[in-house]
Amino acid sequence: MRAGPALRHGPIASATLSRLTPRAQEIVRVARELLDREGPEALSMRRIGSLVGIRAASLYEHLRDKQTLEAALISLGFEEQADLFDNAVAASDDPLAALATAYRQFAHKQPHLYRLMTERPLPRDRLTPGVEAAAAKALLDATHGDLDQARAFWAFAHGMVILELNQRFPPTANLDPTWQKGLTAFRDTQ
Amino acid sequence: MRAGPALRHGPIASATLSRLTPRAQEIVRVARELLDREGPEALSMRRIGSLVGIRAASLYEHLRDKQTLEAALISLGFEEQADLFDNAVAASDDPLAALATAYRQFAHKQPHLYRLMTERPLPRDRLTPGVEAAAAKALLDATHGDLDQARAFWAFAHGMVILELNQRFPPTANLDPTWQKGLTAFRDTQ
DNA sequence: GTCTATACCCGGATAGAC
DNA sequence: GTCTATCCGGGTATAGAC
Repeated sequence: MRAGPALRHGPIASATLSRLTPRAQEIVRVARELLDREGPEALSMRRIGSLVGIRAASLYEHLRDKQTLEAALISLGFEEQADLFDNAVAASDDPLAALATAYRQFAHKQPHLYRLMTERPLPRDRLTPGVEAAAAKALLDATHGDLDQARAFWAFAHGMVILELNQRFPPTANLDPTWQKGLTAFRDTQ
Repeated sequence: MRAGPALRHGPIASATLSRLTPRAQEIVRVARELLDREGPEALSMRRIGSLVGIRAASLYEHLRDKQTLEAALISLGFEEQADLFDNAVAASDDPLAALATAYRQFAHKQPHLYRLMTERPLPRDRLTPGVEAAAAKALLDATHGDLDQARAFWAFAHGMVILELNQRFPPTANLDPTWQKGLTAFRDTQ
């Protein structure tokens, strides 16, 4: 049972944000908006600075470097996933199906953040401790601790999401039955 | 039954290469070596030019632009996949397992090319006609024409490969049983 | 804490001489 | 077919003044 964020109103308490100074929090917030709107390629220190209202050079007073900023965005993503996935499972009696839906939703609502989180090796050293594991917990529970089952299902879900984001399926393809196929496959061999 | 390339010795006849002038073929060959060695980020016209022995500006005499060059590399990748997958299926009585192994091998042997082929939307307009479909044929046959089954299995395979390339599994993880899980899951619901 | 100035990289692509 | 020269753009990050 998770306490806190999901039950509160207003801004979500974030372990990641709470480790930053107010000014750094603002910068991360602005960077997140830019990321969501224009994608990872647009995330430059100059662009962020201009949106915050200061020069790029001044950003370094608040954040060590760009990697630190990206790590914060990724950590926030994991925190959001953890909440989303935990809540999805809690509200369903078919955990794997609920997770598939929640995973898909996260990626579709924030495709650029999803890319940032998955396209490159994770900067694990700079993440907020524990966020990666927290996001993975619901799936691990759903497979009753079967690591191979969890990884295989994750691979399927990530493959579906990223191939769709990369427009590798025909634009007209209805992917609902494809998700069903995968879901059935993995549920039956559980 | 495929004729030609798989049965011949020496250089493989390539529809993609045969559409280029000899000089352009050489440039593409050099670009491919650079890609394999250093990855897509290293693929700049200046680097390619210096390896060919001419200035970057002179490359434009032989290839319209960089996109054209990348499309050629991607087309070559599809051609290689088609041969690899067709041969794998032909030599096995478990087509899905054979395809999984071949897919994994392709990605591991040429990770940078694999990334180039999957990380962005395909420049379908500029590909050699038919190569994408040719690479997909073996899988479609293996699922007896079931599109959803083929797509779901592809998503699983791509997810496994790309999550591994992106170091998203623990470095110590043995992924063989994970592939087995997925394989079993999809074979049983065939 | 913010600025200007700057150092250092990198990229794709074109014009026009030879 | 290749060259030089150049145009345009981009980027991260630091030094030192205010």
